[in-house]
Amino acid sequence: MITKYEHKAAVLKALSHPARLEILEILLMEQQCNCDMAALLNLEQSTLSRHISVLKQAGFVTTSKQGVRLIVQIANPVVKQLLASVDEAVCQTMKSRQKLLTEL
Amino acid sequence: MITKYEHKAAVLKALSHPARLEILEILLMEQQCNCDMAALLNLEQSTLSRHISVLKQAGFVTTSKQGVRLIVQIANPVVKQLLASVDEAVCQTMKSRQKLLTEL
DNA sequence: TGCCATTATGCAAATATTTGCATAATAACA
DNA sequence: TGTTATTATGCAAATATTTGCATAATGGCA
Repeated sequence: MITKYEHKAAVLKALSHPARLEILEILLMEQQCNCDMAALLNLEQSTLSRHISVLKQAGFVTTSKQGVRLIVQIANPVVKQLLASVDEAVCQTMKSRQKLLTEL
Repeated sequence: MITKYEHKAAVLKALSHPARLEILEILLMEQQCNCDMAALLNLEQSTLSRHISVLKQAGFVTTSKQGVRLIVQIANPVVKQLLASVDEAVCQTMKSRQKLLTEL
């Protein structure tokens, strides 16, 4: 039996990789073909393929085929919200730290 | 030079562990002493100590000493918001998937 | 059919994470 | 001082993640 914590942790783990965060940011601008992203991101083809697979598994993106090409897009508007919350949290957290440091 | 993606990924990685998510959820209710949480979570003392260290490093919690005891608390209100966004995203993502499945 | 472009995957190496045990460090207190 | 409670950390084993290479699989097109 998988707990809710394990489930959430798995979703977050899918998000916790620089390349996958960059992929999502690109996708927030427009849907992309896998092969275009490989050039944008300067990633090995197989590496990109696996990252997209992880994002798909976690429910962040959906894919469809146009011929031989794989079209990838953000699965859900809440993904954008989540990423915005992450930005906000990271930003605030850094500010708090800065404050602590200057208070020493 | 660390990129913004690496930085965000590191923060998210700190969040992507079931025990650490559970620790944060407990802390959202009230600040806790390390030793009380060990009992609550049924974790080895050293394991809990390291999880708290990871959360602290990432900026999610702050700690203070009361005598020999370590008091741990949520560092910042945005942590709560972030966790709420995660819940929301996980929930919506599951709904979307369910919808896709029933549409088959 | 044969060829090319694109994507997926088996495999192995490198790296990172998680854990528990043992033990050190610290502070309270008799 | 000696004892106890609490927390931190060195270490090693187990496990998981990431990556690139090679190759398979797929679909378009001459």
